[in-house]
Amino acid sequence: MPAPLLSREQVIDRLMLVFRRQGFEGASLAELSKAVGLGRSSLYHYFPGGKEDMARAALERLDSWAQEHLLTPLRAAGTPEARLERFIAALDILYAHGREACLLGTLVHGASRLLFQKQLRASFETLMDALAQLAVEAGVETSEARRRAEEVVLRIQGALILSGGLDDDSPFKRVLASLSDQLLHSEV
Amino acid sequence: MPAPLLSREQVIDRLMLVFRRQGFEGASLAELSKAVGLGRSSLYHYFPGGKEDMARAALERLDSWAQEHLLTPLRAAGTPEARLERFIAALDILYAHGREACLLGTLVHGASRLLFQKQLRASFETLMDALAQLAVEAGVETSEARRRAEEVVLRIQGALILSGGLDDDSPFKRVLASLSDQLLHSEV
DNA sequence: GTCTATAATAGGATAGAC
DNA sequence: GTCTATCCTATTATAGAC
Repeated sequence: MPAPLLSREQVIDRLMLVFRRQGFEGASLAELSKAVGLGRSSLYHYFPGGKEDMARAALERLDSWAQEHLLTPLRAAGTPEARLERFIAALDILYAHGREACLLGTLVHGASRLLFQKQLRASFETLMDALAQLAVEAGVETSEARRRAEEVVLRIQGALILSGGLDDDSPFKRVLASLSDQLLHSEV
Repeated sequence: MPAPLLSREQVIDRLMLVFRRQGFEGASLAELSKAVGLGRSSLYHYFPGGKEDMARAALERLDSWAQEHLLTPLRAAGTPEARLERFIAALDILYAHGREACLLGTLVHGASRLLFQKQLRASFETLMDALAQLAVEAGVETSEARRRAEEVVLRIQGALILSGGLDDDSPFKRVLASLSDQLLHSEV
């Protein structure tokens, strides 16, 4: 990482944004390099494995971001409703109110899917587990909680696609607004 | 089109499958050419505008497939439940039981999004309109019908992403199984 | 740790023979 | 209508100077 300029995390954040917008195949080293503000060769210094290394780092970074801003709030103290609200607020920031794609959602296509299948599955599973656990704590029966957690994750992913396709944030907004009832009180 | 070998529609079907799997940027002319069984130059004979032309043709082909297998059944005679069942059965085929991506969902990423924004929006809107209309006929109030139609479309897209990420068809299967109640009777 | 230079390859697209 | 040959650019990746 450029000693004073950007931390490694900041570098990866910028790489991640390019991958989210362009996908794995669509993200060229030229773009990645430009986004970071470093020459191509410098990027290879930090990511000897090239693009695949960079995308892998982005996935790990997303996991750690999710750990801090999504999973920890979900498991913190407070009512299930309050904890879920913090989770939803973090989602709204992560996805820029529905205007930025999900890294998982873009890497699931093309060659990157096989390349990162394990990580993709793990990230989705971890998220669903935490959501299901919250629902259980709110009094929802275990298998029903799991079903609802799956629905939450899938509706978020679908909302991002639809909002992107329509060029309209409102589906994403509506999904976020209904998540709490859906997971905890079940009315969609 | 190769006079005896493949019809233009068959050619476009094969191109579409490559775009669905690889995305716009990920689909190389070499792959597209191989999938069709024609040389690169022959492809340019049918699609002078190159890859963009091919993807545009795929989008049009999807629209016409949807018109025949999704929208027509939705508007046909019969109970709303029966019409929706035919729609769902067609979805299951289109997406190969959750194993193949949606062309709209893959073109929504990267440079292709701007390229095809108008078509993407139109395809999503047409589909939602038809679903909402069906719900209205089943006695659902207009604005509620629209809301449910949006949910149906977004849950399908999300299910494809999640099933892809988990490498597990069951989320897609569960979403299809719940569509009818969700749109017509509202219990998700 | 960053850069310039460069290699080697793949990608998109075209010309022209058959 | 299909093919071979070709062009040009972009792309990934590396070598080596500073």
